[in-house]
Amino acid sequence: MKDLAPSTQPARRSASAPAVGEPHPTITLLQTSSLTSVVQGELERMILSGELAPGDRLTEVALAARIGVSRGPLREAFRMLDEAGLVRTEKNRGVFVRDLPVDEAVEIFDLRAAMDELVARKLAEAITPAGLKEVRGLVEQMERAVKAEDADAYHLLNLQFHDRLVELAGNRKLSAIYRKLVKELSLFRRLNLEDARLMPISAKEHRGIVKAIAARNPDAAGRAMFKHVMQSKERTIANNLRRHSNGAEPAPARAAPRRKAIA
Amino acid sequence: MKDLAPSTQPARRSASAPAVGEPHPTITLLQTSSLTSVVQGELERMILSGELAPGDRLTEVALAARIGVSRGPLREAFRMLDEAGLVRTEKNRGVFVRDLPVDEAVEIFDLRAAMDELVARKLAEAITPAGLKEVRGLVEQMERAVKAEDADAYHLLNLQFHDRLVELAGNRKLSAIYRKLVKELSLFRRLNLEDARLMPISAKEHRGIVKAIAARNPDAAGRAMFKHVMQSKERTIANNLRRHSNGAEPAPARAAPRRKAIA
DNA sequence: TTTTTGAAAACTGTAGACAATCTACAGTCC
DNA sequence: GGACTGTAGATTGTCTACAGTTTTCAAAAA
Repeated sequence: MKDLAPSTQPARRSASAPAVGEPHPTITLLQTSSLTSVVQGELERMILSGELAPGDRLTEVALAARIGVSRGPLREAFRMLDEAGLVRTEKNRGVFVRDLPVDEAVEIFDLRAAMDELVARKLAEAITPAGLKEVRGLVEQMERAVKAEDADAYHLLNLQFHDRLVELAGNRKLSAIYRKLVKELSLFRRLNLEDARLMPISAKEHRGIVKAIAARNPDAAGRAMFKHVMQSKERTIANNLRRHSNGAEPAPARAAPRRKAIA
Repeated sequence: MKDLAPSTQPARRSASAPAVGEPHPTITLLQTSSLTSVVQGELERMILSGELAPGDRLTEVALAARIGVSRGPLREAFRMLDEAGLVRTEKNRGVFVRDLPVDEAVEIFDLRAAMDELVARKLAEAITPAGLKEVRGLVEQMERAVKAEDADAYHLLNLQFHDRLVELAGNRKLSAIYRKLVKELSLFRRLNLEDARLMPISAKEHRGIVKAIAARNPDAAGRAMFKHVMQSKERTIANNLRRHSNGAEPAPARAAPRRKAIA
């Protein structure tokens, strides 16, 4: 039990004096990361990978043992994830992986649309040739994924494409919030598998966005981006409704009514 | 020491059976709020009120004693505030009230502008007569504050005005993030006192925004709002630079350079 | 059979203790 | 005098223990 040490590289180095200004990697690791932060990252990974599914209850002792820490750091990590919206805490009952309701997913898409519009506008005004080249590369990769009908690869590239665009816009606060929103969106259960038939449409929209950015046309780029995200929303929700009406899931077993009827 | 019990009402009630469906207020309080959440709120209040100033170090034992809890809940509250961006944690050194640098304040203003534009657009499409009336009331109050040259009242009303607009837009996620951003912005030291001479300009912009919303013109409302926030940004930054160049503050005593030069 | 009740088990909330690390300051060597 | 080293105090990081609450489950009653 307790298979700790998440593959911390042995960090072999030349035996001579450690290069000045470049401290030993293990040192910096110990200086920066506390158990809490590691646990926080690990839990986030587990949740985003689906290892911990929405609705799952996270019992402290069990999880603590599984990760190899005591309850203290785990609880601190819980508070961070709660603030980030990835888990939900019920007093005296425990912590649960959050299950994003449809209406909230819609709200996040709307928000993303506004942010992405801002991003596209900014990029149309200020993207560098290097950035443009990089983004075009991603678009081409996505088009190859479409041809290969590789939905998984497309999904990842899609995330990377949008993330990179946001980052290139150069507003760190925006990037941070955007990433949080994307993480939260991944809690939307039915999101994961997109319909492969819709991939070419999405890919075409991406090309249009990049084209408008390259043309240095902020209005067109903003509009294209906004429309793209909104249509992406429609596609996702439609997907959701279709699956849901298929009755694949009996009922997500929503938390029991908290308070008993008194009389 | 340890003057605990933050005035929890003795909660006298009719000795007869507690009214059904209306549980005892103290009961629900105990059921929902843990020490951690209370501490989190209290710290937030202290920070936003300036009782704890940017750069201040938050020592665990001292603060814990001051609030009347042990270190555990306090540390958990720290993690939440850290995730929310109100404090900054340095491993093995402690927790500090965050000092928002100018560039980040600018980034937040830019973000707010985009969000507020979305808000204005939505409201122009969907605001209710009641909502419109309420907002107009706030504008009028602000105009009275301008006439009275009451900068404090204006500041509060301004916050309330924007907060209410965002809320009326009906996107809870947007509201939540918006509030977080506003809180974070209040860490920008020089923000607090606005120049009274600029108040009438700001007030006039508010009226223009509401007018465009009332006219059901999303484009105009969005543009007016975006412009307003951006000009508010300019005013704030200019204010900052002026004060700063006046040398009112010798130097914010930014945290010491963490790592010593090795050679 | 269904409902109720009561006690035990499991779990969370909080506090306190110990270990690791950092900071400050005095003493020593050049 | 200046730089370095070593020790003491303070503070954070982590763990363990205990108290309070919720949940479970079986036995008794309707």
